[in-house]
Amino acid sequence: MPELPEVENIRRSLAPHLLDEYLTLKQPFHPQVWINPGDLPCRDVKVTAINRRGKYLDFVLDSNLHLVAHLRMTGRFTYTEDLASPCLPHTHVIFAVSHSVGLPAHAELRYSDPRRFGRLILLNDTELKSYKFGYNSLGAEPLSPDFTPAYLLTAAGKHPHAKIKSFLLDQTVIAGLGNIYADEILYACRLHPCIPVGSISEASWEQVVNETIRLLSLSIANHGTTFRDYRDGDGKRGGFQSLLCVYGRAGQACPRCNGILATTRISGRSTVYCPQCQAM
DNA sequence: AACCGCTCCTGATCGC
DNA sequence: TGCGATCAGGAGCGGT
Repeated sequence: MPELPEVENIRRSLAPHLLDEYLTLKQPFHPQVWINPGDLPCRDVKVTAINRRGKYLDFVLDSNLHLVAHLRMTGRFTYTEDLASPCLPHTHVIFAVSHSVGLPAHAELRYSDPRRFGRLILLNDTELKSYKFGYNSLGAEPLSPDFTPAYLLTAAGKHPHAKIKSFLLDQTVIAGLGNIYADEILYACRLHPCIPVGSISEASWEQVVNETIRLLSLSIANHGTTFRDYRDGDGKRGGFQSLLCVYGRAGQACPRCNGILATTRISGRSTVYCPQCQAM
């Protein structure tokens, strides 16, 4: 399940292969996964940049186009120069990659997604700003200067009764956290996942900021977390899963106090925490 | 207005 | 061994 560190690693693995190369959308593609609101062409368009915002990837193309991708749970980009290699099961979109307009493809960029929760959307500059989807209501980027204790304190004031776990997962507050990192951040900060954010002090928010930056940076450096499906654009697994303290470890011993890690459900997500270290 | 919970979807895992 | 039930969850949306 790609969250910010995994999406960042996908971006970094694809960029050297795709920058200044040309993409052509090949049939077949899956209409549920591929959304093309403006009926725009996608043929021999040059990739000028690959950016990340939260969990979204933005392939910036010439002709004022953006291919915006969200991988949700099981979406995966695979870059391959072996055109004869078999596609992964559930491959829904394929792009031919060539060095120039009219040249034959030397590679393919493939999108596979067993659960089909992910979406690829092709938008022009104007549409990108007005299209109604999560990309346009994202909150602070956690590895940017906007992400400060004061920002979180102000945001918490707008939803004081929200549980901190739900708050961390709210993409309009912080862009890019998912279930794994939310649990790890709360554990690192010794905060119970059900604490209402209105009762959290600025000093605690400072700790949340510091631990979020520390954990995300560490995970990016370790090529992300491969819990089930995640791979980068070259098919490589992450290494951060061996550094997880609580996610996926319900019933096991707490690495800090040796108590038993508990599990609960908060806004539909399984949540693991240490009842001793993270008291209310 | 601020939440809650349902929906999408398949593969892995579990209990009988 | 086989088969049905359960669980995993990001974002969007309808309901309260």
